[in-house]
Amino acid sequence: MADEGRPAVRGRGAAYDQRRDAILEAVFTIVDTEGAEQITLRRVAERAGVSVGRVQHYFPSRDDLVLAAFTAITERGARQVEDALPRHPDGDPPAEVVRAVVGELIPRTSEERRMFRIMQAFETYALTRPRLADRIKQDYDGLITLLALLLHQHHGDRDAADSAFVPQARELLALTTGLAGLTIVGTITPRQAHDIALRRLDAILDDRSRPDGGG
Amino acid sequence: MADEGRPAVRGRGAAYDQRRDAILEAVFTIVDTEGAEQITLRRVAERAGVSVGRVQHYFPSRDDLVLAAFTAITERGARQVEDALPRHPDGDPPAEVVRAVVGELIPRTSEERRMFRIMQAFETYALTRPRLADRIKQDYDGLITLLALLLHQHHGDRDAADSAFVPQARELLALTTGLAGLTIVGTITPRQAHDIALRRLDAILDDRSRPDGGG
DNA sequence: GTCAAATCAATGCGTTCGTATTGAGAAGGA
DNA sequence: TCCTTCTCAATACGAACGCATTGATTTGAC
Repeated sequence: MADEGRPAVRGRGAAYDQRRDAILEAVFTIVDTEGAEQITLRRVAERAGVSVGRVQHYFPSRDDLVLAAFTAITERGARQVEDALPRHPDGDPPAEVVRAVVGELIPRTSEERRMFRIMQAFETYALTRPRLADRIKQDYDGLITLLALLLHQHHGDRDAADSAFVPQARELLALTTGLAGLTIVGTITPRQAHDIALRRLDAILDDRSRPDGGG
Repeated sequence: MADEGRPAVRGRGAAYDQRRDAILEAVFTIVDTEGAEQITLRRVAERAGVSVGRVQHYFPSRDDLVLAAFTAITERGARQVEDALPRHPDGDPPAEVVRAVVGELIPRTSEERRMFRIMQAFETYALTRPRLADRIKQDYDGLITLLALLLHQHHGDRDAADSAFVPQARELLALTTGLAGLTIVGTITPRQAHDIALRRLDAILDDRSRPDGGG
């Protein structure tokens, strides 16, 4: 139900994606301002300024709507990270790439903070849905793999396996997600979070000692 | 509505707290297995094996019920941390105390992981309720202050102000909460999280250089 | 122009929600 | 014993919910 795609052949298609996205954007606003439990067809329709019938047309059931919103927000987050990667491999030094990636994992603008709040809401929502929880887990696993690979490339260590850098990648990911969470709560500012993350990252990048597996 | 206390004078009082707690425990189970949006009087009553009337008697409105559950789970978390502190100040070396505190911030047993999932659900719930969000923020602020104080005591640095250790305390808190989150998702095991946190903590404890304010 | 497909507003149905009300039993000080 | 208070089960009510249905309108291939 995730790769249904659009009608493609006969569909009017013109404003299809645009109208669909507008509905999803209304869902995001509701989640951010009223909480995920307020996602109802009537409220979404009202917020989007459309009829309930239209919402039903684009999303046959409420579950479809929530699932589409979940997919959209996670894909948007993934795209954010991918855009931080250089288009040509070996184009930029790995240290700069990993700095960019870590920087993307911390919300800076108010729009990014809004996105993180919505993602946190859906992540919590996924806790009681094994299928969705699996997707979240795979996203995090992918991030760890990416970070470990970049750290490996930076150290230019041909002997060590990629996996040798996984513990440090795990620490980096935990630190950044934790910092992002504290930023959302308001305990620290985005700038403080960014400084802490990059300071720690630079220490890891400078560390000449071979990493050892931690558990 | 948080410090109402019990009737105290005339109430039968005997099984009052016990019955009240049983209802809250049912709320926790529902939040953990079905999500916070499934907190309804009928479902809570069914899960607790009592009548809807009894739930209404102990919690006049649904908001009262949710707020009481929120308060109960956060207080339980706070007690968990306090129990890690030595009863007599200056009794244990600060390094051991901070190790114990950090250890408590990472879920190890399945019961602790259950508690963290519930706390995450309520934390997300609080995102759209300023009053509750404030409580969460103050809890985190208190943890940072505690960690900074312990780090200060460990270094025995009379010159530096407590605030000089705040950035490291912030990093520690972000790291542990991030690790806890990754543990809940299943990306890392509790043991891996524990190892990463204590390894980083020990590095901070061993660091002889004066900490400098980071933002 | 024709016509099937797409679009979507309007409305009704059955369910579930939170809450208010009522009344019956149990408890315990007077 | 009496009588107030606590306890709480039962139930009714209006609102809001997800969803199915219907029909009017628009679109785009032919």
